[in-house]
Amino acid sequence: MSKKYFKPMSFSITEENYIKAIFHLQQEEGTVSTNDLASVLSTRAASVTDMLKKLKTKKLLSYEKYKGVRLTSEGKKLALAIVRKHRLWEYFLVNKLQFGWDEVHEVAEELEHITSRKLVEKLDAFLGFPRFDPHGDPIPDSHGKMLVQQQINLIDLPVNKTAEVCAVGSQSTELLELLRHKNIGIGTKLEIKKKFSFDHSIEIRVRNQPAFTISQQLAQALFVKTV
Amino acid sequence: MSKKYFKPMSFSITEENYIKAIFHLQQEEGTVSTNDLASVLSTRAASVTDMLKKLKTKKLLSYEKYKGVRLTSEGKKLALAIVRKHRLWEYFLVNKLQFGWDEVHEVAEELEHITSRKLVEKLDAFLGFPRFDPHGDPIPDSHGKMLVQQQINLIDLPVNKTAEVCAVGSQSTELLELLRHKNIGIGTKLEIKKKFSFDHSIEIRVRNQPAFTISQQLAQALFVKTV
DNA sequence: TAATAAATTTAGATTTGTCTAAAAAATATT
DNA sequence: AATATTTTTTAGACAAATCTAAATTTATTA
Ligand SMILES: [Mn+2]
Ligand SMILES: [Mn+2]
Ligand SMILES: [Mn+2]
Ligand SMILES: [Mn+2]
Repeated sequence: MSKKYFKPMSFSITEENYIKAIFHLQQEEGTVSTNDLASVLSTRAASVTDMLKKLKTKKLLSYEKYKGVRLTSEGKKLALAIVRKHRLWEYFLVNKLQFGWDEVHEVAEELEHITSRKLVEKLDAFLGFPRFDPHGDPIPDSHGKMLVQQQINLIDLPVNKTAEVCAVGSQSTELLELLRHKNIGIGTKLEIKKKFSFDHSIEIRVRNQPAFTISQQLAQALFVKTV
Repeated sequence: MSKKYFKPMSFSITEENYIKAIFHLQQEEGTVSTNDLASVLSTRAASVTDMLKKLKTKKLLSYEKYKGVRLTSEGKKLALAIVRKHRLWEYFLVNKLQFGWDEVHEVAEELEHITSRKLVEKLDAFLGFPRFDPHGDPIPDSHGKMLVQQQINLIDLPVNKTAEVCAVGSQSTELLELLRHKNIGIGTKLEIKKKFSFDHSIEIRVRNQPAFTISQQLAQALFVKTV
């Protein structure tokens, strides 16, 4: 009886970047548009159309002209494998190599395409099987499963309820620079002392330090879990 | 007064692989032939010619039709940076992730193309600034300098003189498999008990274990330094 | 519903890296 | 020196990924 051998299909870095981008976009809207993809990948709609046709023949996504695109389960599997690598490497860079959490994204963007399966598993073990990356995003395990943290937007946290920052809503240098300056990071415990309805700014207190005010925009970029 | 900004030219993975291959080949013969390059890069002579023309315009090498090729100092600098990354990653894989020394070459072949300067320097520090990779090859420092170990071929070691294995002459799986079976690695201390002129095999003794014989081919693939 | 605007796809080029087959140059052999 | 062999280069083509400009489809608005 002969076992069937699946040739472990491999994909170009470009193809992987498309798959990952579709994966992230379809978290929000179920189906992803050509223009949105072109925008996040910094390319042109025409190029996206070409690539979608190709990825369709590789059975990574379902696509009909003018109807947008969704990943197949094969495509999701690939996306999760890339996300897993991306976040494991970010964890490595911050926790082993002492990178700042705002410096790791670009590097991980390259490292996520290293193909060795064994490398990923050994790296995971070396890091102690972390479940969240330095930005608070969950790291898929080797089967593609990831924990969903029940997190709420800081703006929705009730006054005087202690909570812990567990994720950020963006990874822009600008946001991370601001957080560094205010000394807020993943794991920071805080509570809201007052909400101002005029500009929706909020006054928060971290540990036993004096309270200070943060803007609506900043509060919306922070996710917390109550503790 | 305006400082001159050098755009940090960047090169494709293919270009980097060419530069590294030329670097290694020109260690032996001063100038490198089109055919030799085609052979080590598993490509065709015609492709090599095309690439040499391109790399010449990028000033990484000097090349005249039919005359072979040499790296410029720019080219050497790039080659050393790639070799540095390759060997640092190999060290990481073996000493931090518990890879076998015969499993790391392929993975390092990919990792050596990750571009972040900061990553290399932080990795180097994390590893404790190692000077030799798991195969005994020297790791260039951040300025491209590397230690030259005064090493001799095992076949030339005098009888009864204790020496330490410090490098292997090839990284073929076959060789590394044999070494693993015989329990010989970088750092193994041994001495020659007898040389047989019939087939140039030699009898060696490792530590206090019983002596055993190794072939001429194996002896020639091992480099030692006397201790 | 008809006209207009926006999103998407096609057509046709371009760049990079590769290939085969044929021509040209350098070496080796008689 | 003439011939044969090997090495290297050129010529022409191809696949991947991209682009601009034009055509087409879908969505919006009057
Ligand atoms: Mn990427
Ligand atoms: Mn992250
Ligand atoms: Mn390589
Ligand atoms: Mn090595």
